[in-house]
Amino acid sequence: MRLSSTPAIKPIMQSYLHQQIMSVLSQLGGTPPDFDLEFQQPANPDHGDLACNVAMQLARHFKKSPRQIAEDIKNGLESLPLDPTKISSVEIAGPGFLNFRIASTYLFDALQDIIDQGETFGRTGLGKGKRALVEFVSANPTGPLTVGHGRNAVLGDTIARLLDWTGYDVEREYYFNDAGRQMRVLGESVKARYLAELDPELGTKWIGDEGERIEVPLPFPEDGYLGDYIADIARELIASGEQIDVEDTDRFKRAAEEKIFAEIEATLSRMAIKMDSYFNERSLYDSGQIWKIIDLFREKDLAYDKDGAVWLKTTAFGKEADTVLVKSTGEPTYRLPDIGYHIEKLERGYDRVVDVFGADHIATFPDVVEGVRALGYDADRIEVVIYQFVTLVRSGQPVKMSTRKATYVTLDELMDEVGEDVTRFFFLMRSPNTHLEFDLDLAKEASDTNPVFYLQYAHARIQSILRKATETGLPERGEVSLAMLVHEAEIALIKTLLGLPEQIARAAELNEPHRLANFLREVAVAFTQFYGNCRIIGEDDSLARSRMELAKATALVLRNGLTVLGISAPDRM
RNA sequence: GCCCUCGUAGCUCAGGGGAUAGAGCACCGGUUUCCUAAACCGGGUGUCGCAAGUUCGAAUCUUGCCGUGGGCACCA
Repeated sequence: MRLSSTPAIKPIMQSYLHQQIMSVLSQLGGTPPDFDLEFQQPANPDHGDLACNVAMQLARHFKKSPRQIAEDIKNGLESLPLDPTKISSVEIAGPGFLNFRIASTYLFDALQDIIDQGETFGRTGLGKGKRALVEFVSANPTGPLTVGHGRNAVLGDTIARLLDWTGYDVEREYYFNDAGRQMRVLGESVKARYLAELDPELGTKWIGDEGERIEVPLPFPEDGYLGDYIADIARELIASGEQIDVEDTDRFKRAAEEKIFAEIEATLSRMAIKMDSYFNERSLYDSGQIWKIIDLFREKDLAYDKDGAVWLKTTAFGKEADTVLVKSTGEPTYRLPDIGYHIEKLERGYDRVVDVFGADHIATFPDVVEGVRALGYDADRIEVVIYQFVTLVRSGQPVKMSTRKATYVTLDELMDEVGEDVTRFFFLMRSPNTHLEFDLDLAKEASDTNPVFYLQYAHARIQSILRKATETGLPERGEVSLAMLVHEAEIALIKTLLGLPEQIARAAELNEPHRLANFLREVAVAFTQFYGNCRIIGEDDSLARSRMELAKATALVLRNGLTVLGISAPDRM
C-alpha cells in the first residue's frame, strides 16, 4: 500500500519543537545572531513527520560535523525531556537531519478537534481585524463574458473566499468604464443594427481584414462589435416601442450597457459569484481626483508637458521611455484613472488590495503601482495576480476563437456544456501563471479521471456509508475510542486531514487557489486508501463508530475545502 | 531589439534551499459472494531547457544563453 504524504503536521509540532530545540542550543553554546530554525515535512514517511536541518546549518558555527551536532541536540532534547504525548521519537538520519515523529495520542486529540470545529474547521485568524478588497472581472460591458473572463472571475472569487477563511473582512469589486471609446463604439454598433432593422433597404458594406471579411450595415463602425447580441439589443429596443432619436447615440449605449451588465451578473451568479460593489471609472473624473494626481506628479517633477500631451516620467521607475498620461486631445490614457483608482482603494483603508489581471496586463501594471508609490502611498499593499490565457481543447485539438468574428466561446456556453462545478474547478486547478489547457472531453467525463468527480465522489461515498450504517442498525450513540484508529491508512488519513487550515492559509497568503485543489485530491486519495483497507459496517460497534468519526471528519474537510473553492459537495451521485 | 511569464515523465501539471524529484492521464496487468465498479490494487531510466555562479546542500536563488506565450500606442 502506498500512503499519501502528510502535509499537515508542521504547524502542530513546530512551535513546540522550536522552543525545545532553541533551549537545547543555548545550553550547547548559543546560535549566531540572526539564526532561526527551519523545519520541513519529509516527502518520505521513513523520515518521520517533521525534520529539522539545524545540525547542517550550524556545522560551521560549532566547528563540528553535522551528525555530531545532531547527536548533541538529540541527547539534549531527551534529557529535557520531550513531552511523550506530543513527540514519540527523535532520529538522526542522512547528513544530519533530526527526524521527529508525532505521538498518536496527539493525533487523536487533533482529530477530535476537527470534529468539534465542524464547518469552521479550516478557518484561521491570520487576517483578523484586517480588510481586503479583491478587484476582478472588471470587463467593460461590451459583450458577454468569455472563457478568459471566466478564469479571472473564478480566481478572484476564490481568492476572496480564501481571504474570508483566513479571517479577513473581504469585499469584491468590479471596476468598469462606461465613458470610454469602447462603450462609444458599442453604442454605435447597436445604432447601426437598429437602423438596419428599421430599414431593410439600408445598404451594407464589408469590413475586416482579408480572410475575415464580414458584411455589416453601412453606418456600422469599422471596429464595431460583431456578436449577434448587438442585433438582439437593437430588436428589443424596437419591440419596446420607445421613440428614439437616432441622433442620440448615447441612448443606444445605455440600452446596451444595461442589458449586457444584467447578463454578466446572471453569468457570475451561476458560478455563485456576487460582487459587493461596482466602481465606475467616471467617478474619478467627476470628483476631479484625476487632475489632482497630475498636479501631485508635477510637484514631484514626475510629470511634464510635451507635444500637447502630459507625460509621466516612467523612466524614473526604470522604464525605457516615458509614457503619456493625458493625450493631446485632453483625454487621459488608462494609466491616470488606474493610478487614481488604486489610490482611492488604498485610501479606503484596505490592508490588502488584490487585482486579478490577464497576461496582457503583465507589462503595464508596474507603471500604475510605481506611480502610486511615487505619490507616497504604501503600494506594497497592492497585490497583482496575473493569470495566463485559457485554451479550450476538444478531441485533442484547440478550439479556434476569434474576437473579431465574435466566434469566442462564452462562459455561459462553457457552463452549459460542462457544468458550473467543473468550470470552477478547472479554472482553479492550475497555478494562475501557467497557461491553462481546458480539456472539454475530460471535463464532461463522469469518472475518476475527472478530478472534480473524484473529489465529489469521495464525499458522496462517505455520506452513503453513514446512511447505510444507520440503516444496518448501528446505534447512533455509543462508545467512541479514537485510539482504536491504528491502521497506517487511518493514521495517514488523520495526518492529511489536519492540513486543511494551513493549506487554506498558504493559498490565501500567495493568492494561489490551486494549492487547495491539489490538497483536496490528496485528502480524497488518503480516504480511498482508508476505505480500501478499513471497513466500517460489520466491525464491532465501537471500532465502527470510531471509523465513522474519521469518515465524518474526512467529509467535513472535503466539504469545507470545496466550499472555499465554490464547488458543491453532493451527498449522492 | 527591450520587458514580463513559463520550460519538470509520452500528455496535462504539482513541487516552501534539503534526503531516492512526484501526481493525474495515457498504456499494461490484476481485483466485484465485500460500506457506491462513477471504484480499487500493482507497474515510473526524467540531461528538472542549456551553461556558469552562490550554498554543507539547487528543479527551487543569481547571471547568461536557447525555446514558448504575452506585452512594448497620445488603445484598454
